[in-house]
Amino acid sequence: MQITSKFTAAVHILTCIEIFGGEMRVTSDFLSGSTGVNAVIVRNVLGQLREAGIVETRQGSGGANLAKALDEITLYDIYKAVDCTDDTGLFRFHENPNAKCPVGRNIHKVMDSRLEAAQAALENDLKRTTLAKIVADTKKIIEDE
Amino acid sequence: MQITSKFTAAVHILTCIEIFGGEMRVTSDFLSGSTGVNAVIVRNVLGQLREAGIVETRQGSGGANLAKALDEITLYDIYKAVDCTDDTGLFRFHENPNAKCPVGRNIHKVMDSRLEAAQAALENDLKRTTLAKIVADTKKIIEDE
DNA sequence: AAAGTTGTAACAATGTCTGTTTCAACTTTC
DNA sequence: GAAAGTTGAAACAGACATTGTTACAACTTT
Repeated sequence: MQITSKFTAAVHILTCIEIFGGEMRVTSDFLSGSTGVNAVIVRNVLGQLREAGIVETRQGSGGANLAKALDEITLYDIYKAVDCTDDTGLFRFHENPNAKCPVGRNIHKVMDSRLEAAQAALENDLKRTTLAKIVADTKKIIEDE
Repeated sequence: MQITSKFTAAVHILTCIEIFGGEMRVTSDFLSGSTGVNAVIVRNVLGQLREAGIVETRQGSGGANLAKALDEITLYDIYKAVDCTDDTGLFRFHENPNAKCPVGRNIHKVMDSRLEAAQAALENDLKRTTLAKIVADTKKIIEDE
């Protein structure tokens, strides 16, 4: 299985908001054009980012802007904002291990902490990168084009 | 999204093969009983583990056994054996970023290496745990019950 | 030859992701 | 105050992946 493309779309969206936000109103329609993602999905993602306190949106007049400093938003924050698997974690467990089997009734005790550690390793790596770096890298590439 | 439960089922299956393999013939039916996973799925998982060189199975007579030493099988090996996302990676990218937009045509350059690093962090953590540890922990818990 | 097992294909049921349509609520502008 | 453009949100459809199920050929042992 794969992690939903809403995550990369969200990073793309936030980068656009920062880069184009100064000179124009960044609407869901504009973001849909840049990302290639349906405008309703864009609004959906913006809604999740708003709930996470990462962006602000304006109903009626339209447009979105960042609600935090660039270096206070990590890829992890974005990942968590659009992630739908909060409760159950990254790994899915087979659901009915047999309690009558010594292995079946203990497999969770043995595996759970290790799965959590692996998930934490992924998440900690995502925490290393801020949106400030993403935007800086993007601007640099654009300048060098 | 979540990682398929075939991974935890595979760990469960391999643990059973090691723990019960000495005293009995470990068939897909037995493994289905312990894991609660359908016997055909068990055979499917065993087939993937066999292709990865982790187990041997016997057609006709039935039963499975490990093909490698316990400490030469890591959770990563098992993960990769049953993983179906080899080609595209753990993260899914939104598919049609707009090449006419400066951000759209460069988002891959900025993000790809970071997504690969995060995936590597997860996988490296899984490499830290061998099946030997899983089996040892399981046996210890069973003894203490 | 009989019984039990694996390997595999085909299909169904379920769930998730993404897109689409639709419309009420809101803000700005005229 | 009306018009135009936008957001927020619900409802539904299509595509795809996962898991379970059925069925059966091939194989091994007794």
